[in-house]
Amino acid sequence: MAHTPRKASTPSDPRRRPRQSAEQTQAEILDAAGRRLAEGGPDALRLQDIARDVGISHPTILHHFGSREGLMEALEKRATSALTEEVGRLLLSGRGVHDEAGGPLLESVGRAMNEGGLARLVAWWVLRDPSADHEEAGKITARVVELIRLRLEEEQETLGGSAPSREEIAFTVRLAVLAMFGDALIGSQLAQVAAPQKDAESKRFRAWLGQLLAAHLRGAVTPLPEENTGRQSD
Amino acid sequence: MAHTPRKASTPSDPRRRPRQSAEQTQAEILDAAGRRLAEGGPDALRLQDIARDVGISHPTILHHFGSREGLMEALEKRATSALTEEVGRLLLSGRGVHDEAGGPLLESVGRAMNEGGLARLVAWWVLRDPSADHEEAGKITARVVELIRLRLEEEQETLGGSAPSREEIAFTVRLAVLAMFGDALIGSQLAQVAAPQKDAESKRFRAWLGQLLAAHLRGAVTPLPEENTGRQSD
DNA sequence: CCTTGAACTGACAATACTGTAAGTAAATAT
DNA sequence: ATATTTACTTACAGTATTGTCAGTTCAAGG
Repeated sequence: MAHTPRKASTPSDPRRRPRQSAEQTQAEILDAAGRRLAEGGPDALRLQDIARDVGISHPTILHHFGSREGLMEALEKRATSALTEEVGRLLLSGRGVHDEAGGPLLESVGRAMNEGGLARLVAWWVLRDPSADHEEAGKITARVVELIRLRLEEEQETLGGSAPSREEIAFTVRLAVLAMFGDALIGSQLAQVAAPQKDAESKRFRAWLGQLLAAHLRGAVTPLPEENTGRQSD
Repeated sequence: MAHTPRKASTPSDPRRRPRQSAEQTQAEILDAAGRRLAEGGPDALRLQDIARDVGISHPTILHHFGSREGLMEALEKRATSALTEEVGRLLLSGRGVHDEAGGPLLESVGRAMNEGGLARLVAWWVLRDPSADHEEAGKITARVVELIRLRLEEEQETLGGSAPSREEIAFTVRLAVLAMFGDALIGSQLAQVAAPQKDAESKRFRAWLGQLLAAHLRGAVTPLPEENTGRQSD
Protein backbone atom coordinates (compact mmCIF):
# COMPACT_ATOMS: atom_id res chain seq x y z
CA MET A 1 0.00 0.00 0.00
CA ALA A 2 1.84 2.98 -1.25
CA HIS A 3 0.46 6.19 0.15
CA THR A 4 -2.65 6.90 -1.81
CA PRO A 5 -2.37 10.38 -3.25
CA ARG A 6 -5.23 12.09 -1.58
CA LYS A 7 -6.71 13.83 -4.55
CA ALA A 8 -4.78 12.47 -7.42
CA SER A 9 -7.48 13.34 -9.87
CA THR A 10 -7.95 17.07 -9.34
CA PRO A 11 -6.97 18.51 -12.66
CA SER A 12 -6.02 22.17 -12.61
CA ASP A 13 -6.23 22.82 -8.92
CA PRO A 14 -7.17 26.48 -8.52
CA ARG A 15 -4.79 26.84 -5.59
CA ARG A 16 -1.87 25.94 -7.73
CA ARG A 17 0.28 28.87 -8.70
CA PRO A 18 0.11 29.68 -12.41
CA ARG A 19 3.44 28.77 -13.82
CA GLN A 20 5.93 31.65 -13.94
CA SER A 21 9.31 32.00 -15.52
CA ALA A 22 12.23 30.91 -13.37
CA GLU A 23 13.65 34.42 -13.24
CA GLN A 24 10.39 35.91 -12.14
CA THR A 25 9.91 33.48 -9.29
CA GLN A 26 13.51 33.69 -8.17
CA ALA A 27 13.31 37.44 -8.02
CA GLU A 28 10.15 37.27 -5.95
CA ILE A 29 11.78 34.82 -3.59
CA LEU A 30 14.83 37.01 -3.16
CA ASP A 31 12.66 40.05 -2.53
CA ALA A 32 10.70 38.30 0.14
CA ALA A 33 13.84 36.91 1.73
CA GLY A 34 15.42 40.33 1.81
CA ARG A 35 12.36 41.78 3.45
CA ARG A 36 12.32 39.06 6.07
CA LEU A 37 15.98 39.57 6.78
CA ALA A 38 15.66 43.30 7.11
CA GLU A 39 12.70 43.08 9.44
CA GLY A 40 13.28 40.15 11.63
CA GLY A 41 16.91 39.24 11.60
CA PRO A 42 18.66 36.01 10.75
CA ASP A 43 16.27 33.80 12.66
CA ALA A 44 13.40 35.05 10.58
CA LEU A 45 14.78 33.58 7.40
CA ARG A 46 12.73 30.42 7.22
CA LEU A 47 11.95 28.72 4.00
CA GLN A 48 8.35 28.20 4.95
CA ASP A 49 7.80 31.85 5.82
CA ILE A 50 9.38 33.09 2.65
CA ALA A 51 7.34 30.62 0.66
CA ARG A 52 4.18 31.83 2.30
CA ASP A 53 5.07 35.44 1.53
CA VAL A 54 5.52 34.67 -2.12
CA GLY A 55 2.60 32.31 -2.28
CA ILE A 56 4.43 29.13 -3.17
CA SER A 57 5.35 25.97 -1.35
CA HIS A 58 8.72 25.77 0.31
CA PRO A 59 10.14 22.99 -1.84
CA THR A 60 9.89 25.39 -4.74
CA ILE A 61 12.56 27.53 -3.11
CA LEU A 62 14.77 24.50 -2.81
CA HIS A 63 14.05 23.71 -6.41
CA HIS A 64 15.33 27.11 -7.48
CA PHE A 65 18.23 27.61 -5.11
CA GLY A 66 19.22 24.11 -4.16
CA SER A 67 19.39 24.74 -0.46
CA ARG A 68 18.92 27.37 2.16
CA GLU A 69 22.59 28.17 1.88
CA GLY A 70 22.21 28.65 -1.84
CA LEU A 71 19.43 31.12 -1.25
CA MET A 72 21.58 33.12 1.13
CA GLU A 73 24.44 33.24 -1.32
CA ALA A 74 22.14 34.45 -4.03
CA LEU A 75 20.82 37.11 -1.69
CA GLU A 76 24.25 38.41 -0.90
CA LYS A 77 25.35 38.34 -4.49
CA ARG A 78 22.40 40.37 -5.63
CA ALA A 79 22.77 42.95 -2.87
CA THR A 80 26.48 43.56 -3.36
CA SER A 81 26.31 43.69 -7.10
CA ALA A 82 23.52 46.23 -6.87
CA LEU A 83 25.67 48.38 -4.63
CA THR A 84 28.70 47.95 -6.84
CA GLU A 85 26.76 49.12 -9.82
CA GLU A 86 25.36 52.13 -8.09
CA VAL A 87 28.70 53.22 -6.70
CA GLY A 88 30.32 52.69 -10.03
CA ARG A 89 27.70 54.79 -11.74
CA LEU A 90 28.09 57.61 -9.24
CA LEU A 91 31.84 57.61 -9.49
CA LEU A 92 31.98 57.57 -13.24
CA SER A 93 29.33 60.22 -13.56
CA GLY A 94 31.95 62.51 -12.12
CA ARG A 95 29.86 63.66 -9.26
CA GLY A 96 29.75 62.44 -5.73
CA VAL A 97 33.31 62.63 -4.63
CA HIS A 98 34.16 66.13 -3.65
CA ASP A 99 31.01 68.00 -4.28
CA GLU A 100 29.48 69.81 -1.41
CA ALA A 101 29.48 67.79 1.78
CA GLY A 102 30.87 64.56 0.40
CA GLY A 103 27.61 64.40 -1.34
CA PRO A 104 25.64 61.87 -3.27
CA LEU A 105 28.10 59.04 -2.78
CA LEU A 106 27.77 59.11 0.98
CA GLU A 107 24.03 59.43 0.67
CA SER A 108 23.81 56.57 -1.77
CA VAL A 109 25.86 54.23 0.35
CA GLY A 110 23.92 55.31 3.39
CA ARG A 111 20.65 54.61 1.68
CA ALA A 112 21.76 51.19 0.49
CA MET A 113 22.90 50.37 3.98
CA ASN A 114 19.71 51.57 5.59
CA GLU A 115 16.69 51.14 3.40
CA GLY A 116 18.29 48.57 1.18
CA GLY A 117 19.04 46.46 4.22
CA LEU A 118 22.60 45.99 3.06
CA ALA A 119 24.07 46.69 6.47
CA ARG A 120 21.93 44.04 8.08
CA LEU A 121 22.70 41.59 5.35
CA VAL A 122 26.43 42.12 5.61
CA ALA A 123 26.39 42.06 9.39
CA TRP A 124 24.49 38.86 9.40
CA TRP A 125 26.85 37.41 6.87
CA VAL A 126 29.92 38.37 8.86
CA LEU A 127 28.43 37.10 12.08
CA ARG A 128 27.72 33.76 10.57
CA ASP A 129 31.22 33.20 9.38
CA PRO A 130 33.84 35.64 10.66
CA SER A 131 36.60 34.14 8.62
CA ALA A 132 34.78 34.43 5.32
CA ASP A 133 36.23 36.94 2.95
CA HIS A 134 33.85 39.38 1.44
CA GLU A 135 36.01 40.07 -1.55
CA GLU A 136 33.55 42.40 -3.15
CA ALA A 137 33.80 44.93 -0.35
CA GLY A 138 37.55 45.24 -0.66
CA LYS A 139 37.31 45.67 -4.40
CA ILE A 140 34.72 48.41 -4.22
CA THR A 141 36.59 50.42 -1.63
CA ALA A 142 39.88 50.05 -3.44
CA ARG A 143 38.22 51.38 -6.54
CA VAL A 144 36.70 54.30 -4.71
CA VAL A 145 40.04 55.17 -3.15
CA GLU A 146 41.78 55.14 -6.46
CA LEU A 147 39.19 57.32 -8.15
CA ILE A 148 39.21 59.83 -5.35
CA ARG A 149 42.96 60.01 -5.51
CA LEU A 150 42.92 60.77 -9.22
CA ARG A 151 40.28 63.40 -8.78
CA LEU A 152 42.13 65.08 -5.95
CA GLU A 153 45.28 65.20 -7.99
CA GLU A 154 43.43 66.90 -10.80
CA GLU A 155 42.01 69.38 -8.38
CA GLN A 156 45.39 70.02 -6.94
CA GLU A 157 46.80 70.92 -10.32
CA THR A 158 44.23 73.57 -10.93
CA LEU A 159 43.80 74.89 -7.42
CA GLY A 160 47.12 74.18 -5.83
CA GLY A 161 47.50 72.71 -2.35
CA SER A 162 48.92 69.37 -1.36
CA ALA A 163 47.16 66.16 -2.22
CA PRO A 164 46.82 63.71 0.65
CA SER A 165 48.63 60.42 0.57
CA ARG A 166 46.93 57.28 -0.58
CA GLU A 167 46.83 55.93 2.94
CA GLU A 168 45.16 59.10 4.04
CA ILE A 169 42.47 58.66 1.43
CA ALA A 170 42.09 54.99 2.17
CA PHE A 171 41.56 55.65 5.84
CA THR A 172 39.08 58.39 5.10
CA VAL A 173 37.05 56.13 2.84
CA ARG A 174 37.27 53.39 5.39
CA LEU A 175 35.97 55.72 8.03
CA ALA A 176 33.09 56.76 5.81
CA VAL A 177 32.08 53.19 5.07
CA LEU A 178 32.35 52.12 8.68
CA ALA A 179 30.30 55.07 9.80
CA MET A 180 27.54 54.39 7.30
CA PHE A 181 27.54 50.74 8.15
CA GLY A 182 27.51 51.29 11.89
CA ASP A 183 24.96 54.03 11.66
CA ALA A 184 22.55 51.80 9.80
CA LEU A 185 22.90 49.12 12.43
CA ILE A 186 23.12 50.94 15.72
CA GLY A 187 22.72 54.60 14.89
CA SER A 188 19.29 54.76 16.39
CA GLN A 189 20.64 53.36 19.64
CA LEU A 190 23.15 56.17 19.95
CA ALA A 191 20.88 59.04 19.05
CA GLN A 192 20.33 61.53 21.80
CA VAL A 193 16.87 62.60 20.77
CA ALA A 194 13.40 61.18 21.07
CA ALA A 195 12.32 58.41 18.77
CA PRO A 196 10.42 60.33 16.10
CA GLN A 197 13.38 62.58 15.36
CA LYS A 198 15.98 59.88 15.12
CA ASP A 199 15.86 59.74 11.36
CA ALA A 200 16.43 63.46 11.13
CA GLU A 201 19.38 63.25 13.48
CA SER A 202 20.87 60.46 11.44
CA LYS A 203 20.52 62.53 8.30
CA ARG A 204 22.13 65.52 9.94
CA PHE A 205 24.94 63.32 11.17
CA ARG A 206 25.52 62.15 7.66
CA ALA A 207 25.75 65.70 6.40
CA TRP A 208 28.13 66.61 9.19
CA LEU A 209 30.30 63.62 8.42
CA GLY A 210 30.41 64.54 4.77
CA GLN A 211 31.68 67.99 5.58
CA LEU A 212 34.20 66.70 8.06
CA LEU A 213 35.66 64.23 5.61
CA ALA A 214 35.71 66.67 2.73
CA ALA A 215 37.42 69.30 4.83
CA HIS A 216 39.89 66.75 6.02
CA LEU A 217 40.84 65.55 2.58
CA ARG A 218 41.09 69.08 1.33
CA GLY A 219 43.47 70.48 3.80
CA ALA A 220 43.74 69.54 7.38
CA VAL A 221 45.70 66.39 6.88
CA THR A 222 46.90 65.03 10.17
CA PRO A 223 49.99 63.03 9.42
CA LEU A 224 50.42 59.85 11.35
CA PRO A 225 53.49 59.54 13.51
CA GLU A 226 55.93 57.40 11.65
CA GLU A 227 56.38 54.89 14.42
CA ASN A 228 55.20 51.29 14.09
CA THR A 229 54.43 51.29 10.42
CA GLY A 230 54.30 47.57 9.97
CA ARG A 231 56.06 45.59 12.61
CA GLN A 232 55.13 45.80 16.21
CA SER A 233 57.79 46.46 18.74
CA ASP A 234 56.47 44.74 21.86
CA MET B 1 6.58 -0.52 33.43
CA ALA B 2 7.95 2.82 34.36
CA HIS B 3 11.32 3.44 32.74
CA THR B 4 13.83 1.71 34.91
CA PRO B 5 16.52 4.21 35.79
CA ARG B 6 19.47 2.77 34.08
CA LYS B 7 22.00 2.99 36.83
CA ALA B 8 20.00 4.29 39.70
CA SER B 9 22.37 2.83 42.19
CA THR B 10 25.69 4.34 41.18
CA PRO B 11 26.56 6.44 44.17
CA SER B 12 29.00 9.24 43.48
CA ASP B 13 29.31 8.85 39.75
CA PRO B 14 32.83 9.96 38.82
CA ARG B 15 31.51 11.67 35.69
CA ARG B 16 29.35 13.95 37.70
CA ARG B 17 30.67 17.45 38.03
CA PRO B 18 31.75 18.28 41.57
CA ARG B 19 29.27 20.77 42.85
CA GLN B 20 30.29 24.39 42.33
CA SER B 21 28.88 27.63 43.56
CA ALA B 22 26.14 29.10 41.40
CA GLU B 23 28.23 32.16 40.59
CA GLN B 24 31.17 30.09 39.52
CA THR B 25 29.17 27.95 37.14
CA GLN B 26 27.23 30.87 35.75
CA ALA B 27 30.43 32.71 35.01
CA GLU B 28 31.83 29.68 33.23
CA ILE B 29 28.68 29.35 31.19
CA LEU B 30 28.76 32.99 30.19
CA ASP B 31 32.42 32.74 29.25
CA ALA B 32 31.79 29.76 27.06
CA ALA B 33 28.74 31.36 25.48
CA GLY B 34 30.70 34.51 24.73
CA ARG B 35 33.44 32.50 23.09
CA ARG B 36 30.94 30.60 20.98
CA LEU B 37 29.27 33.78 19.93
CA ALA B 38 32.52 35.45 19.00
CA GLU B 39 33.72 32.52 16.99
CA GLY B 40 30.75 31.11 15.27
CA GLY B 41 27.98 33.64 15.17
CA PRO B 42 24.42 33.46 16.38
CA ASP B 43 23.74 30.00 15.06
CA ALA B 44 26.58 28.64 17.13
CA LEU B 45 24.91 29.52 20.38
CA ARG B 46 23.45 26.13 21.22
CA LEU B 47 22.80 25.05 24.71
CA GLN B 48 24.27 21.64 24.12
CA ASP B 49 27.51 23.02 22.72
CA ILE B 50 27.96 25.49 25.53
CA ALA B 51 27.25 22.77 28.04
CA ARG B 52 29.85 20.56 26.45
CA ASP B 53 32.42 23.35 26.57
CA VAL B 54 31.87 23.86 30.25
CA GLY B 55 31.57 20.19 31.02
CA ILE B 56 28.01 20.11 32.27
CA SER B 57 24.70 18.92 30.91
CA HIS B 58 22.55 21.37 29.04
CA PRO B 59 19.64 21.41 31.48
CA THR B 60 22.04 22.90 33.99
CA ILE B 61 22.16 26.02 31.86
CA LEU B 62 18.40 26.17 31.90
CA HIS B 63 18.52 25.69 35.63
CA HIS B 64 20.71 28.75 36.04
CA PHE B 65 19.28 31.05 33.41
CA GLY B 66 15.75 29.84 32.98
CA SER B 67 15.81 29.74 29.23
CA ARG B 68 17.99 30.37 26.26
CA GLU B 69 16.63 33.88 26.12
CA GLY B 70 17.62 34.40 29.74
CA LEU B 71 21.14 33.34 28.95
CA MET B 72 21.35 35.82 26.13
CA GLU B 73 20.11 38.62 28.31
CA ALA B 74 22.64 37.78 30.97
CA LEU B 75 25.35 37.78 28.32
CA GLU B 76 24.42 41.20 27.10
CA LYS B 77 24.10 42.60 30.57
CA ARG B 78 27.52 41.42 31.58
CA ALA B 79 29.18 42.71 28.44
CA THR B 80 27.67 46.17 28.57
CA SER B 81 28.19 46.64 32.26
CA ALA B 82 31.82 45.66 31.87
CA LEU B 83 32.22 48.27 29.18
CA THR B 84 30.35 50.87 31.19
CA GLU B 85 32.65 50.32 34.12
CA GLU B 86 35.79 50.55 32.08
CA VAL B 87 34.70 53.69 30.28
CA GLY B 88 33.64 55.24 33.55
CA ARG B 89 36.98 54.45 35.11
CA LEU B 90 38.88 55.92 32.19
CA LEU B 91 36.81 59.07 32.15
CA LEU B 92 37.01 59.70 35.86
CA SER B 93 40.71 58.99 35.99
CA GLY B 94 41.04 62.19 34.02
CA ARG B 95 42.89 60.64 31.18
CA GLY B 96 41.64 59.33 27.92
CA VAL B 97 39.71 62.18 26.48
CA HIS B 98 42.08 64.65 24.97
CA ASP B 99 45.43 63.15 25.59
CA GLU B 100 47.55 62.37 22.60
CA ALA B 101 45.58 60.88 19.75
CA GLY B 102 42.24 60.48 21.49
CA GLY B 103 44.08 57.91 23.40
CA PRO B 104 43.18 55.23 25.86
CA LEU B 105 39.45 55.69 25.58
CA LEU B 106 39.38 54.87 21.91
CA GLU B 107 41.74 51.97 22.47
CA SER B 108 39.67 50.64 25.30
CA VAL B 109 36.42 50.76 23.38
CA GLY B 110 38.16 49.29 20.38
CA ARG B 111 39.49 46.45 22.45
CA ALA B 112 36.14 45.70 24.02
CA MET B 113 34.56 45.69 20.59
CA ASN B 114 37.21 43.44 19.08
CA GLU B 115 38.70 41.04 21.54
CA GLY B 116 35.84 41.32 23.99
CA GLY B 117 33.45 40.40 21.23
CA LEU B 118 31.17 43.26 22.16
CA ALA B 119 30.66 44.33 18.59
CA ARG B 120 29.53 40.90 17.55
CA LEU B 121 27.28 40.61 20.54
CA VAL B 122 25.63 43.95 19.90
CA ALA B 123 25.30 43.32 16.20
CA TRP B 124 23.69 40.01 16.80
CA TRP B 125 21.38 41.56 19.32
CA VAL B 126 20.32 44.32 16.99
CA LEU B 127 19.83 41.94 14.11
CA ARG B 128 17.56 39.77 16.14
CA ASP B 129 15.28 42.56 17.14
CA PRO B 130 15.74 45.83 15.31
CA SER B 131 13.15 47.64 17.36
CA ALA B 132 14.70 46.74 20.70
CA ASP B 133 16.17 49.66 22.56
CA HIS B 134 19.64 49.23 23.86
CA GLU B 135 19.29 51.82 26.55
CA GLU B 136 22.70 51.27 27.97
CA ALA B 137 24.42 52.43 24.81
CA GLY B 138 22.63 55.74 24.80
CA LYS B 139 23.44 56.33 28.43
CA ILE B 140 27.12 55.62 28.05
CA THR B 141 27.54 57.89 25.07
CA ALA B 142 25.54 60.68 26.66
CA ARG B 143 27.82 60.47 29.64
CA VAL B 144 30.94 60.53 27.54
CA VAL B 145 29.68 63.51 25.61
CA GLU B 146 28.94 65.43 28.76
CA LEU B 147 32.31 64.72 30.29
CA ILE B 148 34.16 65.67 27.18
CA ARG B 149 32.24 68.89 27.01
CA LEU B 150 33.17 69.82 30.57
CA ARG B 151 36.78 69.01 29.97
CA LEU B 152 36.94 71.02 26.79
CA GLU B 153 35.44 73.98 28.56
CA GLU B 154 38.09 73.77 31.24
CA GLU B 155 40.74 73.58 28.62
CA GLN B 156 39.28 76.53 26.84
CA GLU B 157 39.51 78.66 29.95
CA THR B 158 43.18 78.02 30.37
CA LEU B 159 44.28 77.90 26.76
CA GLY B 160 41.70 80.02 25.05
CA GLY B 161 40.03 79.04 21.81
CA SER B 162 36.40 78.27 21.17
CA ALA B 163 34.76 75.19 22.58
CA PRO B 164 32.71 73.19 20.12
CA SER B 165 28.97 72.91 20.52
CA ARG B 166 27.40 69.97 22.22
CA GLU B 167 26.06 68.65 18.95
CA GLU B 168 29.53 68.82 17.54
CA ILE B 169 30.85 66.74 20.37
CA ALA B 170 27.95 64.32 20.22
CA PHE B 171 28.51 63.71 16.54
CA THR B 172 32.21 63.25 17.08
CA VAL B 173 31.63 60.68 19.78
CA ARG B 174 29.04 59.00 17.65
CA LEU B 175 31.47 58.80 14.82
CA ALA B 176 34.10 57.29 17.06
CA VAL B 177 31.76 54.65 18.40
CA LEU B 178 30.43 53.77 14.97
CA ALA B 179 33.92 53.49 13.59
CA MET B 180 35.07 51.21 16.39
CA PHE B 181 31.97 49.12 16.06
CA GLY B 182 32.15 48.84 12.31
CA ASP B 183 35.85 48.22 12.35
CA ALA B 184 35.47 45.30 14.69
CA LEU B 185 32.85 43.76 12.45
CA ILE B 186 33.98 44.43 8.92
CA GLY B 187 37.31 46.19 9.25
CA SER B 188 39.22 43.20 8.03
CA GLN B 189 37.06 43.08 4.94
CA LEU B 190 37.99 46.62 4.01
CA ALA B 191 41.68 46.45 4.68
CA GLN B 192 43.86 46.93 1.64
CA VAL B 193 46.74 44.79 2.79
CA ALA B 194 47.46 41.10 2.96
CA ALA B 195 45.93 39.04 5.69
CA PRO B 196 48.77 38.89 8.22
CA GLN B 197 49.07 42.65 8.41
CA LYS B 198 45.41 43.39 8.82
CA ASP B 199 45.66 43.79 12.56
CA ALA B 200 48.44 46.29 12.20
CA GLU B 201 46.46 48.27 9.68
CA SER B 202 43.48 48.31 11.98
CA LYS B 203 45.63 49.61 14.79
CA ARG B 204 47.08 52.30 12.61
CA PHE B 205 43.63 53.26 11.49
CA ARG B 206 42.60 53.64 15.09
CA ALA B 207 45.52 55.93 15.79
CA TRP B 208 44.76 57.97 12.71
CA LEU B 209 41.14 58.29 13.73
CA GLY B 210 42.12 59.41 17.19
CA GLN B 211 44.20 62.20 15.80
CA LEU B 212 41.57 63.24 13.34
CA LEU B 213 38.90 63.47 16.00
CA ALA B 214 41.11 65.24 18.50
CA ALA B 215 42.17 67.77 15.92
CA HIS B 216 38.62 68.28 14.90
CA LEU B 217 37.36 68.91 18.40
CA ARG B 218 40.23 71.20 19.12
CA GLY B 219 39.91 73.58 16.30
CA ALA B 220 38.72 72.78 12.87
CA VAL B 221 35.04 72.79 13.65
CA THR B 222 32.98 72.58 10.52
CA PRO B 223 29.65 74.15 11.32
CA LEU B 224 26.61 72.52 9.84
CA PRO B 225 24.46 74.59 7.57
CA GLU B 226 21.45 75.68 9.51
CA GLU B 227 18.96 74.29 7.03
CA ASN B 228 16.62 71.43 7.87
CA THR B 229 17.26 71.16 11.55
CA GLY B 230 14.28 69.04 12.40
CA ARG B 231 11.57 68.92 9.82
CA GLN B 232 12.10 67.75 6.32
CA SER B 233 10.98 69.91 3.48
CA ASP B 234 10.10 67.47 0.73
C1' DC C 1 0.85 14.34 -31.49
C1' DC C 2 4.12 12.84 -28.46
C1' DT C 3 8.13 13.39 -25.70
C1' DT C 4 11.03 15.79 -22.83
C1' DG C 5 11.99 19.06 -19.52
C1' DA C 6 10.95 22.25 -15.94
C1' DA C 7 7.95 24.66 -12.52
C1' DC C 8 5.45 23.35 -8.79
C1' DT C 9 3.15 20.61 -5.04
C1' DG C 10 1.79 17.49 -0.90
C1' DA C 11 3.45 14.17 2.08
C1' DC C 12 7.08 12.38 4.49
C1' DA C 13 11.88 11.50 6.49
C1' DA C 14 15.49 12.95 9.29
C1' DT C 15 17.36 15.67 12.43
C1' DA C 16 18.16 18.93 15.89
C1' DC C 17 17.11 21.91 19.44
C1' DT C 18 14.71 23.86 23.55
C1' DG C 19 12.45 22.81 27.48
C1' DT C 20 10.33 19.44 31.21
C1' DA C 21 10.12 15.74 34.64
C1' DA C 22 11.92 13.13 38.05
C1' DG C 23 15.51 11.90 40.67
C1' DT C 24 20.44 12.09 43.04
C1' DA C 25 23.82 14.09 45.87
C1' DA C 26 25.92 17.77 48.31
C1' DA C 27 25.52 21.81 51.09
C1' DT C 28 22.92 24.56 54.42
C1' DA C 29 19.59 25.43 57.78
C1' DT C 30 16.89 23.84 61.77
C1' DA D 1 20.85 14.57 63.18
C1' DT D 2 17.21 15.62 60.22
C1' DA D 3 14.99 18.51 56.87
C1' DT D 4 15.32 21.58 53.10
C1' DT D 5 17.25 23.74 49.49
C1' DT D 6 19.90 23.64 45.31
C1' DA D 7 23.37 22.19 41.89
C1' DC D 8 23.26 18.77 38.69
C1' DT D 9 21.96 14.63 35.84
C1' DT D 10 19.48 11.33 32.60
C1' DA D 11 15.67 10.48 29.83
C1' DC D 12 12.15 12.20 27.25
C1' DA D 13 8.46 15.19 25.10
C1' DG D 14 7.35 18.48 21.77
C1' DT D 15 8.13 20.96 17.97
C1' DA D 16 10.14 23.26 14.14
C1' DT D 17 12.89 23.12 10.06
C1' DT D 18 15.54 21.59 6.14
C1' DG D 19 15.60 18.49 2.60
C1' DT D 20 13.82 14.31 -0.32
C1' DC D 21 10.45 11.90 -3.24
C1' DA D 22 7.10 10.90 -6.34
C1' DG D 23 3.92 12.88 -8.92
C1' DT D 24 1.19 16.68 -11.65
C1' DT D 25 0.64 20.45 -14.84
C1' DC D 26 2.29 23.27 -18.28
C1' DA D 27 5.29 24.66 -22.20
C1' DA D 28 8.40 23.83 -25.95
C1' DG D 29 10.62 21.03 -29.60
C1' DG D 30 10.81 17.14 -32.57
